[in-house]
Amino acid sequence: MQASQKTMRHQELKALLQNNPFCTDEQLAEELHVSVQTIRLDRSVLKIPELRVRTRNMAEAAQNKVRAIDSKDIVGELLDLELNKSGISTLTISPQMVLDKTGVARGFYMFAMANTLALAVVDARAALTGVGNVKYKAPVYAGAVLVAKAEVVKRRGDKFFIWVFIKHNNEEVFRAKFIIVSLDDKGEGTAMSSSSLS
Amino acid sequence: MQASQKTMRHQELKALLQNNPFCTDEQLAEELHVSVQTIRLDRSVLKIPELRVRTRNMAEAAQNKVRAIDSKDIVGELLDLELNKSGISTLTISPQMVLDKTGVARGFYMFAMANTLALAVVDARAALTGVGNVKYKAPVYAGAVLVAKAEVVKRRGDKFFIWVFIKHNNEEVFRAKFIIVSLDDKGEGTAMSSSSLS
DNA sequence: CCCTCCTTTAGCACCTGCTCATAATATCTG
DNA sequence: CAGATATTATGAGCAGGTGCTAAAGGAGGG
Repeated sequence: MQASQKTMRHQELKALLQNNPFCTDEQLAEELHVSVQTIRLDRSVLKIPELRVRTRNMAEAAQNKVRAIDSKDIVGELLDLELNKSGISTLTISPQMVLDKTGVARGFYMFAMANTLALAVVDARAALTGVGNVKYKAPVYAGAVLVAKAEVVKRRGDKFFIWVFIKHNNEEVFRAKFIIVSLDDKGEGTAMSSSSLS
Repeated sequence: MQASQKTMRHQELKALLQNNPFCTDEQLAEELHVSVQTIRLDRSVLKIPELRVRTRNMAEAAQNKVRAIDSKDIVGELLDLELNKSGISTLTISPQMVLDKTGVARGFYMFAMANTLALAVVDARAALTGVGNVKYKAPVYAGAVLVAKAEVVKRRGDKFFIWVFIKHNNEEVFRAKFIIVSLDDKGEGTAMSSSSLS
């Protein structure tokens, strides 16, 4: 019975740390009604590192994750850019970007990639997407390296009509048409015209 | 010149910590060719906390951020769902979701919110977005609590025609039309019909 | 009943990466 | 040169540990 008490405590210990990783041995000891030394012993057999190391691991892991998900990466890397004309970017589909069920990349990553590229192409201090029209042509799986090409097909005043094509292995997997509204040096008032914006 | 040397060191210090936050005072001192005490002094005037606190802050922030950015939350929280009929979800725009220049939420968050809701509405083990058509009607700023309503307006075989409206304070800020293709229990072969998918 | 094995505690020295306070130098500047 | 500013040194103390040794405390077997 002694052994099982120990194993139970081990389970509890792991559970406690799961939903509050920032727990000192002292707090854990109090929570589990044992001495600090016992906690240290338990941690060592369970190979649970000390608080500082745990914290640090989390912070490091997070740094990578945050970078990986940070909007700049959701969105791909700019390879080439001719302002007001065209642009090219790439994006590698990571395992986090796919749907569990199908293994297919979530559609909005392609949308985000295309949209961001379109916005980058517009030479303005600020620009907003008016309307968009997208078509998914083929599913994309983790590991795929996507290449997006954007082209300004028309321009009328502060409105840019931009087409974006995303290819994977030279196969078109996505296409989008955007109308981007440039806010360059216009009044910054909150008054938005009735035209569609954002 | 003394003062500017100090300010320069402060800039360097901040820069160093930016791309390697896990730096002890000792390492920093060596890097900047000053004593540890100077580093401590600099940190204190710059209000930079000590390594352990920095690490801990990162880990804590990360815990939240990872949840906030996790694909399930990019996308909002499901409030109501009638399979194959309609659904409602909310999403609060966080400061990370906005463009620095304008303070306006990046458009693809709304797209992602709408798209995910549309996919959730389809009662299928797996579904893919075929085509979409979106319109941004008003800019959205950080802190906004968005509410999305999705409705299936038509169904033809495995294709669902879904409209999604996103409102903020009862004002429509975004609308989208999707054609979602359900893959329910169909062959899982890689052969995709010529119709548009993803 | 004692002996033995396992578990739990305890105590002590040491470590890192600091804080806080105090004091001694450098260095420059008017 | 005096005075201010900037830098460095010194020492005490703290948190949250590691590592090691040692003492209790059962609980069961013989």
